[in-house]
Amino acid sequence: MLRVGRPKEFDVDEAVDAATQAFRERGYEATSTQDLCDATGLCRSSIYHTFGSKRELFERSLTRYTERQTGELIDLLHADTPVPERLRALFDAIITAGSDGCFTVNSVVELAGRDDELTACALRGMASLRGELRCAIEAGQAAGEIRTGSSPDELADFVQATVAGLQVMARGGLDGSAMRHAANVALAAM
Amino acid sequence: MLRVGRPKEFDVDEAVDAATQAFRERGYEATSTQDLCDATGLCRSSIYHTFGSKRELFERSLTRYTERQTGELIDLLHADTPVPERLRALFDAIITAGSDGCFTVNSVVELAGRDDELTACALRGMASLRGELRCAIEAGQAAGEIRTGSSPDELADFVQATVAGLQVMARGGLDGSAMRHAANVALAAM
DNA sequence: AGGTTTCTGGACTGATCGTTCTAATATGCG
DNA sequence: CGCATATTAGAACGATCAGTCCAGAAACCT
Repeated sequence: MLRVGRPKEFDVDEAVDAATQAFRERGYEATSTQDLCDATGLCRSSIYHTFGSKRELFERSLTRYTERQTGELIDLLHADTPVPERLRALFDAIITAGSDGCFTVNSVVELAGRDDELTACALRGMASLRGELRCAIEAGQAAGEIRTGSSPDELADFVQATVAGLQVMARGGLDGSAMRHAANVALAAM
Repeated sequence: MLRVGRPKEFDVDEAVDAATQAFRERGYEATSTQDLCDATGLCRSSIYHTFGSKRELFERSLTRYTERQTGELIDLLHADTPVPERLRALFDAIITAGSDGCFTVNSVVELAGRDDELTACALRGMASLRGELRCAIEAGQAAGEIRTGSSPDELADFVQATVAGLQVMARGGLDGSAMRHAANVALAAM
């Protein structure tokens, strides 16, 4: 596509990332368009020209964050180590991630029941992680690294719940030891 | 205390409960004062005379809900049954509770980092449940009903994470079987 | 260079936000 | 009854909200 006219003075992805940070800290409703201007360094017109609306920018932020974040976690599940070690690495990544919590989980909690499309967007990310979990767990069972009697589906749902719980704890600012405890027990269970 | 003048035409606790329902569904920011008028059936002046501000009403709603909700869960932990059965009952209560999620958890996720006082209010409720969990788990270990090697503290943190995870899943509208799976595995782990 | 297109900054919009005010109403007490 | 006190309904408040508009600036294309 041929581009004509004045070029943008900013990088769109960088702007999305800056907006993501603001949305992740404050949530959708509490982040004003002015906050987004401050976070991105852009003026209102640039934001509206580029993204259309606050909601669309949020959707882009959520999609980009979710894809990147679940992608990183899924990469950990594809490591060439025993499956329990991969799960340990996944928990560690969440525990280490800091106190803003997970933008995806935060968005589900804030928007469920009020914006089905955005909620579905976040849930898709969680579902894809769950799919990879199931896959890894199944492989772990086949390799004898996971000896629990539960089915891969049950275990995947269990790990997903643990992950979500850890992310709530992170958001709540609970100290790392509580999260490490929870992860240790969850791993010992499998 | 002597009361003089025109009496209130409404029950304060009922109004708080109605407000709680609205806050629980939509969250703090997305619930307008008009929403609160609609939910409670009161006019703005009555709300402001009685509660002072939207934030104070939220605080009362959150406190009341959290005390009642954690109280109900704690009651389940005091039952006269084997400890694993009590934990099962606790998970069941959460799974059955419906799709608005837990107002306490929702509030932590929405307000963490933006309103320390309200966040602390919600976290206190979670901490008191955790204390009772620890207590019950310790008793269960003493009775030989819980044979896991992990300490009561570790197990309490683990159950707390599972509970939070289940509540996120409930809020996200995930089907009950996923939550039941997670609860089953968590129980089998202990 | 000149015309066209795009982007930017900031003023501006109507709507809605949380909150306050005013007046009228309803009660308890003397 | 009549004064003091509380509660009510709804209008009104300034602030802020998401979003628009316009005029100037900056680039590409011929």
